[in-house]
Amino acid sequence: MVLRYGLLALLAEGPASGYDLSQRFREALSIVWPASHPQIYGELSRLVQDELIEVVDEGPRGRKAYGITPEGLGVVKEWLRSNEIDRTLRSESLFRSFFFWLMEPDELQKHLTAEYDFFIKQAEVYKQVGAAKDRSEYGDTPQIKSARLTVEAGARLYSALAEWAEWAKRKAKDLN
Amino acid sequence: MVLRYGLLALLAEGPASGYDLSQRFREALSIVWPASHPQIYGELSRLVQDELIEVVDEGPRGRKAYGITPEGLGVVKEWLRSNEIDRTLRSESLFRSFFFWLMEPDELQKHLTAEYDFFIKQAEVYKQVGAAKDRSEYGDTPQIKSARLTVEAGARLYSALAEWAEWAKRKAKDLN
DNA sequence: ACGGGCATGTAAGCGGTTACATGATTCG
DNA sequence: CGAATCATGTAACCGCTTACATGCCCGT
Repeated sequence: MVLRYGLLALLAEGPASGYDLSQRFREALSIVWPASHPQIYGELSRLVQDELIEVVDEGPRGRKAYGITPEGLGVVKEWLRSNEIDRTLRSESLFRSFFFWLMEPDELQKHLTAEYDFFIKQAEVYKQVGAAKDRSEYGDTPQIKSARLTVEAGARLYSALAEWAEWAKRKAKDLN
Repeated sequence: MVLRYGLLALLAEGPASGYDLSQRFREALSIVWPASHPQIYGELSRLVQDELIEVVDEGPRGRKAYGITPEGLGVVKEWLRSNEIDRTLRSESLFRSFFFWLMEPDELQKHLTAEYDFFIKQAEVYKQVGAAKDRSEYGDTPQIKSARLTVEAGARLYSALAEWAEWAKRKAKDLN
């Protein structure tokens, strides 16, 4: 369901093709919600059937641009207004941490170092994107400002995870 | 796949029934990886077929206790050693934040307040569980110490999200 | 006696991934 | 001309959720 509303919300910015939407997911939304292209194309077909979007243009290479309909805009705004939010987080990294006692101490140290490296790198990426947005490199539209908030969450989340990995590395020295 | 290894790892602590495992997921692992009981029962059947676990006891009310086999223990340790980790995080809360520009300013303020309340509450819960574990209320085994690390991650993650929600609330005042 | 929790499962359906498949266009 | 990228889709499969279904045991 989330993907459906995400596509509608992206189309609320203006017309785009399945390919465009796929790219936007990869570039901007993969932090918090990855989506593959077959899933996107499938959902777009369903949205057309339900008349929440429509084909507004056909370009070269069979490119089809979709636009949101007034009903579609209503539906996505309704979704944003509703407060039934599934707040579950899924993280394989943290799931594994529950079972660290099964690992050899040296393997665990290596593992946590790798985790730290990954997290700090991600945090760095989002901090830089955030800084670029603060310098208004992408413009100053409400959409950009919203994206700035999402990026900030990414930066803070991955910073917290990096600090945790460092802390856990110290703690893990006497697990047994 | 992750669930499969999680079940094996839990059974590495000692025999348990499907019901027990379901409870443990709900109590301790739902922070980072929720699992429903039909999924757990299904996976347990497959693990028996693959001879990674076996029924070691049958109690009242059709209760079946499973124990891990040596092969099973090997498989789960191998999983922990491998470093092909899917580090994607999925968060509907943050996904929504990308589309905040579509919301009415007052609705958005209300929404972010609710988000803050949820996150701070969660953070509080994990901080308290962490503190209890530090007072050794559950004992001092390697398993408890591992769980302590996971709980700490939960506390840090939700604290970061709460701080973000507060920050976003201020920022969101001039989105348009 | 009965209500609540223990305990296990099945079935349908959905959301999501991976692999397969095809062809057009642009650029060097 | 050929490689990379644009662009769209299908099919099989898996993981996971929701709803349904059943019955036993324990405490009050």
